[in-house]
Amino acid sequence: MSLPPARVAARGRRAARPSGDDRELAILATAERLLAEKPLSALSVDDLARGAGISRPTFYFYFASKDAVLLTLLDRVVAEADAAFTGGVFDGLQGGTRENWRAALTAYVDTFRAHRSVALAAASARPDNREVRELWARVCEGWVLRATEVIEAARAQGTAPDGLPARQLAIVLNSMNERVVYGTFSGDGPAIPEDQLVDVLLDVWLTTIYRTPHPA
Amino acid sequence: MSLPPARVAARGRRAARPSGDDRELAILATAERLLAEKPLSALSVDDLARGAGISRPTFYFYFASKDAVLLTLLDRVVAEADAAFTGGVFDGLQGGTRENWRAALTAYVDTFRAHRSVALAAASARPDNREVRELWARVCEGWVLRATEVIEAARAQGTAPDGLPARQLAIVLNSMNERVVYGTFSGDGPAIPEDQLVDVLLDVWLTTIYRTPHPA
DNA sequence: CGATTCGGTCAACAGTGTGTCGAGAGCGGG
DNA sequence: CCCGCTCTCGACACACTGTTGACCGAATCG
Repeated sequence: MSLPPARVAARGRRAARPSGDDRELAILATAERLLAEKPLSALSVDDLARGAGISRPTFYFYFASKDAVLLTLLDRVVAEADAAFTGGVFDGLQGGTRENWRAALTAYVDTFRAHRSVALAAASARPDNREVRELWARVCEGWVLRATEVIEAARAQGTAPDGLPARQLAIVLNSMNERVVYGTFSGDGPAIPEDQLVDVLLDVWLTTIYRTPHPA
Repeated sequence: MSLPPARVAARGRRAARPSGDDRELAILATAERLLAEKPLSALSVDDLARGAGISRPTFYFYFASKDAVLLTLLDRVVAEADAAFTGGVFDGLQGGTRENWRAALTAYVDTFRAHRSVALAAASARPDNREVRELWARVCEGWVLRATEVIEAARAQGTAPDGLPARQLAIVLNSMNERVVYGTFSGDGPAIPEDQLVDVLLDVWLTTIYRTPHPA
């Protein structure tokens, strides 16, 4: 799943000239850097512009708003996460062993870890930003679809017992991942220690799908 | 658990005079009403003030900011949720039957349903608002503690098998609840139909705790 | 019963941020 | 050489926030 329709639409009025491409990259880099220090809401367009060595109006030549920058950043991260997933581990009906699930969860957690500032910012922005919400929803839908397939395949084979409709189980497990990982990396509320994250999640996935933490 | 320390501190400089109490209530009511239409970020202090029939500066006599209003609203909802929980169902080591768990989950979902606008607004505000974050973290910690106790009791009795540390299991299940319920009520992304919410969550709780969806 | 105090109210101000407009600078190509 | 293009920014209009200071009316007290 490569998510071609996700390509950011509100990027800017740029056409094809080379020189100013650097500026665009500079803005993105500045945003990712500053996001590691403060939340997006505490960043002004001016901070982003100055950080990239341009004036505020020039910023608007490249991006329609702060949020558009975040969307572009998120788009990259999502593409990377998707590649990590698709790149081997977990395609189609292949998969379903403990190690397949572990690899998928590890890919998820690692991508989050590698880009926590972007991921955390995206999570904060999502409620107020339709585009971020839709992009994320699309990504989740992809993951849910894939998990649903594997669960159904395991049931057809008799490896997993019947239970909740596969899609519903996939949805709750995915939601759990999202919230638990967010909680661990944002550090508020009761959280799972970062180094045990994958194991804990894996245990719950396996138990609910196969009714035992150590499936065939 | 009654959370006495949660009492909102940033409420206003009011002392004890009667007449102006109505204004405070009017602001809160206006906020809850408007929140059903737009997110908090789209509401100005002026909207709140006009809605309550006062001027903007007067608003500041009662609340330090928009966010303080939300915090007060959330504080009420949380107190209610806590009462629903504590009010019978699920005290101390009592509990652990299917119906106990179901009642607890129903209380959770129903409180959310009854105040969705406040709950959704609080969820959006949490990343940027320390006080909301802390209040919510405190509440979650309470739920996690209680669930942990019940799980440990069941294990001690031999009703539930060993597995993940009880606290970690309680954390992930709680996180799952939060995210799934939020997803269902906010309507973005893949979601569980509202009328099946409790059943689906219950199934996962029981399966992970007792390793079967139909415990003793 | 005038003076004082205090809860409550708001017009006006200062500050910070956003997004836009219009006037250009620099450069390639006809 | 000038046209048109990308790219740049000073200056503006606007929205919203939070504060100040003057003011009103009603209790309270000497």
